[in-house]
Amino acid sequence: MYRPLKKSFFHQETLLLARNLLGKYLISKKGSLPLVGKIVETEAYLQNGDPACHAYKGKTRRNEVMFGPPGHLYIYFTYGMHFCMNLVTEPENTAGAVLIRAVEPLEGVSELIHNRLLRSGLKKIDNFNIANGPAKLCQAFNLSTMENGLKLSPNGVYIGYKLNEKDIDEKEIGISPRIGISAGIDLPWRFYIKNNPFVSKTTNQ
DNA sequence: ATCAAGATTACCT
DNA sequence: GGTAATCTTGATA
Repeated sequence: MYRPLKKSFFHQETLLLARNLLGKYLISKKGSLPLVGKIVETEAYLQNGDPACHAYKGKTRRNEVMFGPPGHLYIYFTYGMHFCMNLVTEPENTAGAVLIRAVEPLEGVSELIHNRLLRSGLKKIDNFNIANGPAKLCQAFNLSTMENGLKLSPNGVYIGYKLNEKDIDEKEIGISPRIGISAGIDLPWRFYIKNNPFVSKTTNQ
């Protein structure tokens, strides 16, 4: 049903990949049943010329995965309590990543809700509050630094597409500055599906 | 050794 | 609209 995207898909230029990931599917087969969400919001981060990128000042223990080959997960811990998931881009020794900010829950929804309830302490989670933010997404899909550096795999976590499904039309894509950063706020490197109720913020739509 | 910042979220008025 | 929670990381001494 969801075919894994080939390795070459992740060799696209980072900004293009961030845009082309919209409408593709985040799939995790780590648990007993598959968890699937449609990617509706992404952000691009680049080593060169981007002060918001973790790799802007060079390689460190934390960001070294970004300097590795594309098609791996870069997951980091932040604010003392949250994780964010990226896909590594750019050839080896050059750092780049696409942050997955939001997905539309499609399969394994009750499990996704269960995971969110467990980790957020909330009493109730509606469908629009499952994965409409990078840290919420990691809670729902049970992703943490345990998976940092993990290679995408059809048996674990991967990005898929549906056969015969058309790419998102250019007109349906919104572009804006990235959210939650204090440097590089002028760069319009956030991409989202317009009018999709599962994006993290409803502004700029 | 110390310290400020952080690709966020939930809760408050 | 504002801010507490919570702790790893990277920078500076």
